[in-house]
Amino acid sequence: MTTLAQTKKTGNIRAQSQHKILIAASTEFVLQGYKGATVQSIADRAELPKANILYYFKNKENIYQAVLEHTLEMWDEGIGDIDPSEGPKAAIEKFIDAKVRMSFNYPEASKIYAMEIIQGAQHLKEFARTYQRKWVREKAKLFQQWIDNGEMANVDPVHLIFLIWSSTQHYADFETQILTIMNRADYEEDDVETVINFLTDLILRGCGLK
Amino acid sequence: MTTLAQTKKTGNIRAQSQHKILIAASTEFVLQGYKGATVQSIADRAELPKANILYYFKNKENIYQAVLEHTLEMWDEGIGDIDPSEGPKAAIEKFIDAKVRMSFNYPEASKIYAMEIIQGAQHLKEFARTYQRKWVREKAKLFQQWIDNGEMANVDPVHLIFLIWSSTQHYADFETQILTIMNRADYEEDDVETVINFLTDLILRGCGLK
DNA sequence: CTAAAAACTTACTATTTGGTCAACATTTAT
DNA sequence: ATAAATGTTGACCAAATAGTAAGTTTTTAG
Repeated sequence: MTTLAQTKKTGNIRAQSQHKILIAASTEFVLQGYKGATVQSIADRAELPKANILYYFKNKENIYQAVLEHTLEMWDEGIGDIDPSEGPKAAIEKFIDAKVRMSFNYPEASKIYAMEIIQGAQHLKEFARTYQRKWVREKAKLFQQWIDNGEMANVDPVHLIFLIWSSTQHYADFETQILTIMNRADYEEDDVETVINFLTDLILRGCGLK
Repeated sequence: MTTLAQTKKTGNIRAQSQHKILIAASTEFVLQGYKGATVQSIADRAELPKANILYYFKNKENIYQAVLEHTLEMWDEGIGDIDPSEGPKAAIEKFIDAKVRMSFNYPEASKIYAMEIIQGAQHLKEFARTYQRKWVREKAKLFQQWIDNGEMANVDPVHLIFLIWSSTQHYADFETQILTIMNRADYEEDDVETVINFLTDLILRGCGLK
């Protein structure tokens, strides 16, 4: 996360503090929810006085908005794009791979986003919503062409995207439950690969690509 | 929801009030989260004075516990059991069918549960967790036998359960996002069947059962 | 009909919390 | 070096909230 530029260079006290606050706030929002996360608890976690938090962010709502934006940016970068020329098999493989790695590497981002949606996307700005609609529509069209060309089985592309979305995200959002069921304390190195292999295998076969 | 018995028969003012409170509380907890849902907001939604709420439930934590219990009970009834004699195809079909219908008919239950898990299952009692572990282990064993008998493809049974779990639950939890993407205001009658057909088709094929 | 039990309600309190403010400290540019 | 800009902080406040106490009304059982 922390890249070279922001590590020490003078003049970016602001950037450093804001970053520290965002990280702490993310954790608090996941653990306690929007209302349950207090400015004080965020301050404690960031090891800064409360008034300092409110010097950098006008109010709690603004902190949350910043967290949401940060989350969506990361998400967007991480997912990458589907290259129409590569065909359905590679496209699905890459999509699953990227999403599973995101889930395991940034579970908090996934959780914050999930909670926001479950609660009705009350804080999510309109542009973020329409952006997603466009994204899904565009990718679905691509899959539909492959289907029409007989390159894969006739499965509804939109629901296929939902399936990949949900099954991958699940490992982040339901981490607690999954670990309980597996009787483990934490995920381990191999788990990422296991999940990628399992999902890729089953979904490709489900799409008639194996 | 409201069954015959509790509709009027005298002597169950308590049951009726508690039920009304539980329904209102469920909605509030989904919309505002645990901390964000206030006793007053629950009271308003239930159309009862706040003190009356606290007459029936000692405190907010107790209301939430009751909501969680109620949710898990419903869930448990709705899912039904897998009959070992029916084979993998029927088992998966029935499981998907039940879970999708639950998601569409009781999205709130699914949402409350999802939020609880995402936030680390802080309020969920130990017995509920171990119960789930047992459930999954038991079903997984069944699938494993079918695999060993060559009745279905060699897919990890535990991850298969996770996949069905997540992909079905998604239609409840991410309702808001799905509707936005589909550019719709509400789910419609046909949607349940469409989803069941899509998921059953893809997953069965993914398991080498088609 | 009556008395006990259950249900309901009003008024209040202690605590928590988001946010402000004014003073103080440090950093930056000239 | 110095002043302007930026950053830091403790003290404070008004509003919101969970929960209580103590009384009144309604329901139930004999």
